[in-house]
Order: sequence, then structure tokens, then C-alpha cells
Amino acid sequence: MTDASSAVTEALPEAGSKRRQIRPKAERRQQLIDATIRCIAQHGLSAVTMQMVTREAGLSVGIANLHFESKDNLLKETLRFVAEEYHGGQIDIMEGGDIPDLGERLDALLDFQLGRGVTQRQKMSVWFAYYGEAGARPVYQKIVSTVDRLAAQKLEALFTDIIREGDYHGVDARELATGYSALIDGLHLGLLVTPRELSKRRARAVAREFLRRAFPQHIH
Amino acid sequence: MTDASSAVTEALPEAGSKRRQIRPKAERRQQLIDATIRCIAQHGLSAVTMQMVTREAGLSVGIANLHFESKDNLLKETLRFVAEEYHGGQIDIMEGGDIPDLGERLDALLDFQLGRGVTQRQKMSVWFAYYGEAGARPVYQKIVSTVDRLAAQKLEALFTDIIREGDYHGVDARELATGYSALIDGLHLGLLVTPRELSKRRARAVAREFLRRAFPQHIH
DNA sequence: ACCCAGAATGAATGAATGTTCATTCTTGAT
DNA sequence: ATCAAGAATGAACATTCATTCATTCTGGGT
Repeated sequence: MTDASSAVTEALPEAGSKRRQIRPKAERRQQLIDATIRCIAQHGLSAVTMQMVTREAGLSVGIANLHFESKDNLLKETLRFVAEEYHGGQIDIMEGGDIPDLGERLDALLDFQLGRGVTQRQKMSVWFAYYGEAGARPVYQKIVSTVDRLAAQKLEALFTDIIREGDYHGVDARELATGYSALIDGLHLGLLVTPRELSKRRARAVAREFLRRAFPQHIH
Repeated sequence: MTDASSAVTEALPEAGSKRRQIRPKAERRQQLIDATIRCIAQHGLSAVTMQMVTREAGLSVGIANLHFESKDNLLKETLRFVAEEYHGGQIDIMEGGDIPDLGERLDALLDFQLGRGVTQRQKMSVWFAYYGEAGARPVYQKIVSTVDRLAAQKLEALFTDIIREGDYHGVDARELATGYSALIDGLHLGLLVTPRELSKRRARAVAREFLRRAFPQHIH
């Protein structure tokens, strides 16, 4: 449900054709959000300008204020999109009727969180750019909190099921879920800031080991 | 409140003295760095201006370019200071001849990483503000990598000692150190972005549980 | 073929910000 | 008491950026 990532991304290369095109509002909005994500990843949140974003989108500067009322709003909506895409993806897997086996479901979750290619790195940059500003901007905090809370609940529910199925003792689903979420966030940080020290392979091994310690029967 | 003439310039330093003071270069540098930290924590990295920082420091705008050559450089030096302070504190504890007992040393480390009061929150904000930009700024990446690598080595060494002392099996010091560092980073993020969901007390419990699983004889 | 609602444009505007530098002031040495 | 070195100041400058809006253009409806 949440894989609109590369759907509309190709609007850049017009071979000499600068002809003005009229498109529905929703499409333009997504086009601008996608461009914003690329700009943040490449230049950093604090360096992003409206001119930069609209040029990246292949549009004029005026249009950003037509569809979003201001730069602040564009940035806010971009955060909302990224947050919902990431957490939505997780939630789909965790609820997943697709995967009945709980151990496999855990694996799929880990795959989603630490897998994928370059695209993921772009999203990670955006993610942490906003985290960095969240301390000073309540609006960002609220957006992240909202989706975060839902994902945390689903994770706790999944862990509860696993604990029951494996008859594990001395394990608190809530505490473990908090720990696992924090671990994943920390690994993302490591991948972003010190990619030389932490390979994606090792990050996965570390996360896997965490789960294996908690649920030895489910992770091999 | 926002009076340009009288301003707030004489608020913090010396009571009632608006007289110009000449102080050694090192002291002014630190004064400006401290002010920068407070500004980042309060307004976010992308909103920080030179005027803001120098007013916070109770100094004039010109002085920032006298002691640091540019805004970029001031921000860079501020990151370096925060990074070295944080990692330096950790390293002192981990090397710690002060605390012979390894279990207690772990506790002290956890205390340092998740303890303290409001000050810590300020530092956290700064920390993640830079992380957010690190994806797009190699300079920041390098500063963080450098101190990070050293701290990681010390942590691995401490874990190795503990594993030997406790005769633990099936535990890899390096992997565990990576996991623990990531966990702490992730908990810091949680404390910063969703303080409502994650209390400091619970963060400590989660980190403690992680260590207890790995080193049951050393953490009670 | 014609029309017009509204999508799209981008030059113009004004506000904000980093940096400079001529000038003022402080301090310790003489 | 005097002076020079250089620390400190802040008004002025040049630049950059978000936002506006008069104008142009497009495409579906008639």
C-alpha cells in the first residue's frame, strides 16, 4: 500500500520540450515531495531552498506556493509522507496475514528495516534530518510521535504473540519492543554517519542476534 | 521584550556591567561555543544565526568572525567540542582505573550515557542536529567518525575483558559493542523525539536488560 | 472552433543573514 | 602618565531566499 516511492520520479529529462503541462493537483504535490526528499538527502535540510526543489522537480518556483502554501508546509508534508511510508511498510508486515509463520514475519520485518538499496539511504537521510530539528520543532515531534506510537503497538503485539507461541519466560514484550526499535534506529544512524565502520551486512547480523537472544526458537 | 537598543546583552555574564571586557581568546571561543549549543538546542540547527549566537553570548557580531573565521567554522568547532566531550567522558569511564570492578564500570557507563539532567537534553539536541546534516556534509561525518571509532574500540576492549572474566560463551565482543552503541543512540533518539513515550527510567531499564542478557553475572 | 477556469510561470519585492572593516576601547608594559 | 597592540564593536554592504502576483498558457467542455 505504501510503495509510491519511484512511481512519479521521472519528470526531469525533457529533451528540449519546455512546453507547459497541466497536471492534477495530487500529482504535482507528489512530484514536489519527491524532489524535496532528493534535495534533503543531497544537500541537507538546512541547505534546501525553494528554487532548488522546484528546479529538481522541473517546475517553476511559483508552483510550490500554489500547491503547498509555504516552504514550512512543504517540509512538513514531506516529513509526513516519509514517516507514513516507513511506518506503514512496517505495519503492513507486522499485521501481515501474508506470512503466517511468526519467525518468518520477524525476518521480513528485519529485511524491510535494514534491506534495500540506495533508495533507502535517501530516506534515511531525510528521516534523521527531521529528527535533528525535532527537538526544537513541536510540529515535527507530533508527526513522528503519531506514526511511531502505532508502529510500537503493532511491534509489541507481534512480540506478545511470539512470546506466547514460544512460551518464553522472563521476557517483557513492551520493553523488548522498545529496545528493538531503538536498536534499529541506532543502526540506521550508524549506517548513515559511519558507513565505513558499519556495513549493512553487519547491521543485519547485530539486529538478528538481538532477536535470537530473545526468541531463540524463532530465529535460527 | 525585543528591544533593540537595551537588548539582553547584560543578562548572563557580569551583573550590571555593560562595560567592554577584554578576555583571552580561548575563553571567548568557549563562550561562543557554549552559546551556539544553547541556540541549537532551543531553535534548531537550521534556524541558528550569528546574531542569535552572539546575543546569547552577550557579545557583538563581529567577534564571532574574529575568533572563528566563519559561521561554518563555528558550527564545525561546536560539533567537535560536543563530540569530544561526550566520547571523552565515555572513554574515561571505560578505561577507568577508578573503578576496578567491571560490572560497576558498566553501570557507571550506563549512568553517564542515560543519566544527568537538563544539560544532557541540550547536548542530545545538538548531537542529532549534526547527525541530521551529516548525510550531506562529509566534514561532519569525519569529525564524528574519528571520535566514534576510538570509543568503539574502548567499548570492545571492555566487553572483551568482561567476557574473559565471566567466561561467557557464544558472545562476540565486537558485535555486542556495535549493538550496545546503536541501542544507546536509539534510546537517545527516543528520549529526544518522543519523550512522552519513553521515560529516562525506562530507557535505562532497556539498556540494562540488554547488558544483563549478555553478561548475567555482571549485571544484577 | 471557441472559451475560460484555473494551472503554471518567473521577474520583482522585501526581509533576513553572513561578513567586513573603520573605529573605539582596554590593558599591561614602559 | 603614556602608549601601542590588539580585542571588541556594530553599522553598512552584498547576497540569498521565500513569497507574491500580473501575466501566459492549457485542455476539457460546449
